[in-house]
Amino acid sequence: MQNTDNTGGPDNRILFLLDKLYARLNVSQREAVRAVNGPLLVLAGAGSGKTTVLVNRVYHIINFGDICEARPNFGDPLFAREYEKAKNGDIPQTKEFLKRIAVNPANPENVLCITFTNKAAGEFKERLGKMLGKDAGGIWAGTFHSICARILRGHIDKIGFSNSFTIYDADDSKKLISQIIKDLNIDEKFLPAKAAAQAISSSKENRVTPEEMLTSSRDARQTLIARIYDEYMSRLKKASALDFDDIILSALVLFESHPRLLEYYRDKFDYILVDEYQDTNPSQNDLVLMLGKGKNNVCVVGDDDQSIYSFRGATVGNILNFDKSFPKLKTIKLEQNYRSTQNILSVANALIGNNKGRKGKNLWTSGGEGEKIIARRLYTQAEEAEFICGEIMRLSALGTPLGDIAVLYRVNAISNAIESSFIKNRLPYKIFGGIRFYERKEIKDIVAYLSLISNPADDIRLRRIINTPKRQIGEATLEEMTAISLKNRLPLLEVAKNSSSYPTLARACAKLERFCGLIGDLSDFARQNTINAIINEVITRTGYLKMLTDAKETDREEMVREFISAGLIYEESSENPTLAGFLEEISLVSDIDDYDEGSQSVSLMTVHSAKGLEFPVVFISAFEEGVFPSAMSVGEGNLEEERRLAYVAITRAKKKLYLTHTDSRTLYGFTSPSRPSSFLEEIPQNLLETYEPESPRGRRNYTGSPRAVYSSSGRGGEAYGKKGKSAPGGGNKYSFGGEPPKKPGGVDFSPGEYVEHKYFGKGKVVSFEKMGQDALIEVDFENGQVKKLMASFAKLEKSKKP
DNA sequence: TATCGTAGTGTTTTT
DNA sequence: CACTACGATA
Repeated sequence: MQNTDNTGGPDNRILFLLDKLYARLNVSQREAVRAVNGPLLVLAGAGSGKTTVLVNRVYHIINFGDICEARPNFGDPLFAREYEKAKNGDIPQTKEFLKRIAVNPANPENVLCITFTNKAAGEFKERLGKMLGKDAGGIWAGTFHSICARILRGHIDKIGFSNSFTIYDADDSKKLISQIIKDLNIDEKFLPAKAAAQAISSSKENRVTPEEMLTSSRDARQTLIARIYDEYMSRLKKASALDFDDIILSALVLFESHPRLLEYYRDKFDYILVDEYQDTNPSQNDLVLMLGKGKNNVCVVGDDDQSIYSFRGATVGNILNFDKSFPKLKTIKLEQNYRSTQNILSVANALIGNNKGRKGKNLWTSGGEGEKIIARRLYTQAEEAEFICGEIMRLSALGTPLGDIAVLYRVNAISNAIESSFIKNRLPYKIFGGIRFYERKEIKDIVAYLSLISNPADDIRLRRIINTPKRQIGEATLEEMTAISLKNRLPLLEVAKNSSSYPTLARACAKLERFCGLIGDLSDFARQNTINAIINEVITRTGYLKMLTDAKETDREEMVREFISAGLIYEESSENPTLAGFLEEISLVSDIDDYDEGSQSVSLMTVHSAKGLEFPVVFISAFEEGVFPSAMSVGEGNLEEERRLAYVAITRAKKKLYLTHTDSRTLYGFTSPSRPSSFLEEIPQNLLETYEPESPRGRRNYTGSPRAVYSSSGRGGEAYGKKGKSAPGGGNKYSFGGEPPKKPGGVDFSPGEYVEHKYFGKGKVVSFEKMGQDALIEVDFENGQVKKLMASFAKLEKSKKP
């Protein structure tokens, strides 16, 4: 016998040391860390510590390589002695010993880690940094888009784009498509730009070319879309612009047309790791296969039960059929959960068990059962919101930090009702989602100037800002310029530059030349100044800041200042800051306002945005048929995805979970009766604590009109949440507190009076209109906002003239 | 050309 | 309800 068995499995002594090193991981996690050789699929349930696995795996790859294949000579007495020392020694000693017998440990720059979000990439890099020190810096870690962009920056000229290409976001590409529809004389009513954009994006996600789309087209509309798609691609190329889908597609095209380049990257990346694989679309899957097929050391991590982005082209098939691409695929399930109570997990397991297309997992925890899940029915959404706030105040009083609590909903529209209760109760909250920083008009405008400076062929950005601020360059002029640009195959900026030579532009000539002069000056300026200086120059020279100041757009001004500091941060954090680099970063980084764990406020967000997060206390609101599951998805036969979404929502909760639903729901201005989500019936009733409103429905007046909550203005917090108050006209239906009676007499104002509001400050009453028991009051606040408020809600205090 | 008023239209959205 | 996108006016 040799010193090891010859079955090809790892040596037991090495395993012993690895177990010691990874003592904090469970058996499956350890297996997933050390199985570095060959393709691996890790099915990681929610809260199963998959990031820990990924980080440790990279650590393992870089330090020990494929150490499980090591066959060191334990027969050598000297070596055996060292092994004994490591076996009985401390962790650093163990590590040193293992490093000595490592098998082909990888260089950091030969490891590729792909995530979906910048946030995940950032977290990943941070944890790698802690574990690996300086080695972490060399690793290629980033999102699909940033990795591809990095490759494309060096090589996209090989397929006819400039290496300093521009990235278009969804808004830009929709504008371009809209322009094409106009230019092709298509009626937007027949084919809205949005629909075309959607169809084109979906084709790109599935790697369908315009030609393929045209040949497979079955109706006039489809043919039209194919033509638009074709034209769209050629215009993007002319502008040297890529949309989000193109960033992936172009990498594929590049590799397919340049096999030696592909070979280079295949050779470079010894190990590939991909997180959240259930969210990949076919293009991204192809990219992983393309790069991974050389060495086959591909590890993909994901959870088929958490696939919730099919509407964006993601397909669970990529994870379910991964073994078709890699027949020797090894699969490891991580089912032990370190996040939630067993009750929460059982609810999640029961629900997701009703889905058919899945690999099948059963989450469990070694922690306790925990509390039951609270299912609460309420009559109206106002009461639902009050219930949620009441519970939050109760928990808060018992010591739960507000930052530990989240309210989740299926659609953003639900947040309104909940938000108003938070305001009313003066509970600090933060709404996530909605308009993101880089999608704000003013930010996009400044970015458009910067883009045009760095890429003069960017017609879409030129269109955006040529008349912002107003330069008397109107629709007619732009139309004429477009015609010339199409005829002579020139970018719009070139047309503007030569406007004197086109008779049709004679009238606008001076204005156009002035605009070109401005862009030219800014380009010159940009060549020899810092990002910060460039941004400042842009906002002053273009008159943009003045425009905001003159219009008293203080909010927007503030956003522009925020943008200036974003530029500064980029400059300070980047080793080689360039304008193009800054523009790329802001195209690929969607939000600067991320979820902050230390925040002392309740988080309100959609279930989609909550993915990857966890909270000790979670409320899932509007758990109603038609909302969750959404009526649209049910109609399209996507019930399984809705169920996965509910599964994601439930598994966010660590300790306490509430499911609330109402009898009536107002959405998009229409109020309709609602019934509990069918998902509620799929949950074992013994895990639920169900609360019904105590008083029968007819006894109360559910007009939905807001009721007074504070009888006196001023100090907050005392009026709601105290026990024992009866609701008007009925018994106390909450076990958590009722509504105090209102005093209509306390809210009486007349126009011209000065008032003070807790949040908005001082202001002057513009109008006052009685509405039943309440009144609608319009106030012009000193901060420039004019607000219409329900007098009883507003908690206004009379004030002296400022 | 700019602005104002109204008709239309609404999931989810890591990049 | 709330927001945008477009068409009629000044």
